[in-house]
Amino acid sequence: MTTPETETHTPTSAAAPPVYIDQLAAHVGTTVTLHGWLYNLRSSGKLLFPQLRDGTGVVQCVVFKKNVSEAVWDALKHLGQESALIVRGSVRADERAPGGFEIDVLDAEVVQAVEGYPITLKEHGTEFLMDHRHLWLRSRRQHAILKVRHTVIRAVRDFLDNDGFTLADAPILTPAACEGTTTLFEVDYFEDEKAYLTQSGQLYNEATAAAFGKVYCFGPTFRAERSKTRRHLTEFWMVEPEMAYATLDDVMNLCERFISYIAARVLDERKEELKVLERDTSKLEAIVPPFPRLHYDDAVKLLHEGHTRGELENRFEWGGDFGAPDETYISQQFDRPVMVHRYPAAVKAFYMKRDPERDELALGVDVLASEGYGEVIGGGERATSLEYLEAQIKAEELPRESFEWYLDLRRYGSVPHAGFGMGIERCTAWMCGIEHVRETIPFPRMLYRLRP
RNA sequence: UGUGGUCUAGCUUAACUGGCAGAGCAUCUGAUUGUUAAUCAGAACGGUUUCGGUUCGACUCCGAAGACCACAGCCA
Repeated sequence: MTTPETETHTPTSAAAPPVYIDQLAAHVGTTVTLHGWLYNLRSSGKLLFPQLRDGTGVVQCVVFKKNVSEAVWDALKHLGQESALIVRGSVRADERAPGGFEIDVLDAEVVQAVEGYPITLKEHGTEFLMDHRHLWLRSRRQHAILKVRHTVIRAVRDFLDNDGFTLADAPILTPAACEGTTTLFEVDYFEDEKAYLTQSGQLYNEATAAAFGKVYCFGPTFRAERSKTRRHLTEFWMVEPEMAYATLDDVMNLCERFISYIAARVLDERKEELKVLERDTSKLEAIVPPFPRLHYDDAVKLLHEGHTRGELENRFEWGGDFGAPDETYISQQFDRPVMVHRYPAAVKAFYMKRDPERDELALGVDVLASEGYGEVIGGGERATSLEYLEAQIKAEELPRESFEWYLDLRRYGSVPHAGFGMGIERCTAWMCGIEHVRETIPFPRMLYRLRP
């Protein structure tokens, strides 16, 4: 029943400030106006339970027939899912309501009545949902995932900004590859020259690091890999910090603090969302320094033991890069992320510095996320020698002209420097504990997905 | 690109060894003063992704194409 308090309000009362659903706790006992969309509607005779969604949350409203005009009652009675709706009512704490608060509706205005919204609260397949991605974003789970993404990105920026890094973004249109040439998107625009969408801001970071000391770039990255796995997107967002006068060890220390900070922020700011996602938060609480540091040789040993025990199908050969099952096996041996360092130079990018102790190794590090989420970070120390890089560019058959500016960095004040790149979507999927990276970006672009 | 799998109503799906395509949700109509992906009653909705074949008869078997999914390689 209505409380005496709410009955003192008349429908024409002016004191009904607009508020957002996540602010309702501060307005208990007062009359407010909510602007949103109908999430779901249940009825029980002279009683309606419209659930209203406004982008900040979902709240259950209660409409008693005797509390509203006949016109309002009739308008609400048959309202379809996702109808646009403005509701005025009093806020009441109620244990029976999901979320803890309820709105006793005094008045409502239907902005648009909707019929036949395609996404119901029941089960749907991924293909159908992806075809309706523009609407799917409204559902509770997607909302939670993208809120976590938002927090991951804020944490990334806050961490680096507070740690003395300067944002210096790299260009998206580039004249040449930084890594493999086979995975580049070509852009036909510049006269007499082909351009490509960036695969990494890495090389440009090395220039800005020499100007600012500690820098990062953060933007979209494009890889025309013909891969369609739960860990790959064609277009994804990557943050890449780079530090002058820094070594592989400095990078590993940074990775550790960086990822731990992100996990802590997500745990702190996204409790509700993690609950919606049914995330086992103990897995995130375990992400604290120090992370195990595993030499490539020792990682290979670990894989051999796994194979001997029959836990890995194929015996890993020293010299290769780890496959997905290998990464999963390695990360399963630890309760937190693992940093594997000093890979064979042959499988790493041309700009990696060689290990002075063992020339066949590169001073690179991959951070393998726990729970089989795979490589979230790849990085390392960069080569400083002009002669070495000239030889590498030749060996990789890269167009020398396009790299002259890069070689200048080795001619004028070349110092040890190091950095890494982290994929935002892989990190977000890991934080959320979800199967596939495609849900961690508003509009995923994949091998067979360009729309919507 | 390779290997394996799936495709039935708007959605999620059932249909035995080849024998009348069946349900739930959504939609529409009504009931219900505390519903929680509400419930109850009623109505309407498909000829099985496409093309070809075998058969008295094909959702079911065969061939091809398409779409999608998983895994692998590659990477963040």
